[in-house]
Amino acid sequence: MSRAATTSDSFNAVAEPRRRDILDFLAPAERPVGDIVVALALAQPSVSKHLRVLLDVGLVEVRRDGRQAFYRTNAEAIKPVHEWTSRFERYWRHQLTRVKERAEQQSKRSDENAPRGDNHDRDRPRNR
Amino acid sequence: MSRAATTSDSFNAVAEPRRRDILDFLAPAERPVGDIVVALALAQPSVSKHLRVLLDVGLVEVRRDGRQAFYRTNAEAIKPVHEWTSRFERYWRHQLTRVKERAEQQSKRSDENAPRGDNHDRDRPRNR
DNA sequence: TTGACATATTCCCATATCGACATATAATAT
DNA sequence: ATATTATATGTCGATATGGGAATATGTCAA
Repeated sequence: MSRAATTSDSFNAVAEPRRRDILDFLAPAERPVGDIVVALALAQPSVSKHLRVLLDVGLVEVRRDGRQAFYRTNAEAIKPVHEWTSRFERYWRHQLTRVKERAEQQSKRSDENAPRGDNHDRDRPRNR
Repeated sequence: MSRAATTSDSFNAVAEPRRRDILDFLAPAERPVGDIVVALALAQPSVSKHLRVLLDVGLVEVRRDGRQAFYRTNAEAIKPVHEWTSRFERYWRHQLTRVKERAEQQSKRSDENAPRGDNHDRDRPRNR
């Protein structure tokens, strides 16, 4: 074993930009594959493969009619992702107010050397 | 070229379960790497690498103090994901009510074929 | 049947990615 | 200086992935 799970969950399926595009496109109403190909300017096999992944994870559903396959987004399957991100809502609110406070303080004092608590240095010791 | 972008955006970074665990763990307060290793029972190099990815995408921030590196979640960077999923909120609400309606109708009628998942009515006749 | 059309699958290739292990770097203690 | 601690980076092996091209499957029409 060398690699973890994979495209077998919504998080991974949604990590692919084209797949998000497809989900966006299919959200308002079901569409045949050909429409996706045209609308997103993708190769047909590519679309079929993405749809396959989305279908396996339950992010889309199909209805077959003759030679056409109508796909549509199953929004329910996006909920887990939404819910996970929601846990952080309170934090980005806190962070916003903190940033605001700092900005205000900075406009009064023209000082630096932040003593503690908020000291981000995005460093990266590049090679040797 | 064979593969698309990659771990260069929040969506991909967050697709990895361990990285979500790390973000959960670091959300309430900053922590040194060692704490993550212990708390999540992961190999230290593994944690460092995940943190590297998260740092590159801006999902975490570091504060260095002596030989320790204190990481914390930057919730702001999760917002894009949250916002993307939010677009579907209205749809899963609709779907819920629709599912409800169908359930009610089913108790009266007796439905028929459903190829893979479910049946949909919400479309308009496609060209033919 | 043959043929056109719509979609799905297979194969190949180049690259990404994760885990494990080893090793490097940096800071501090002795 | 040497050892120890805390983190970071590099390498390797196994596998996953997406795109392109070719081909397969399925459906309808003449």
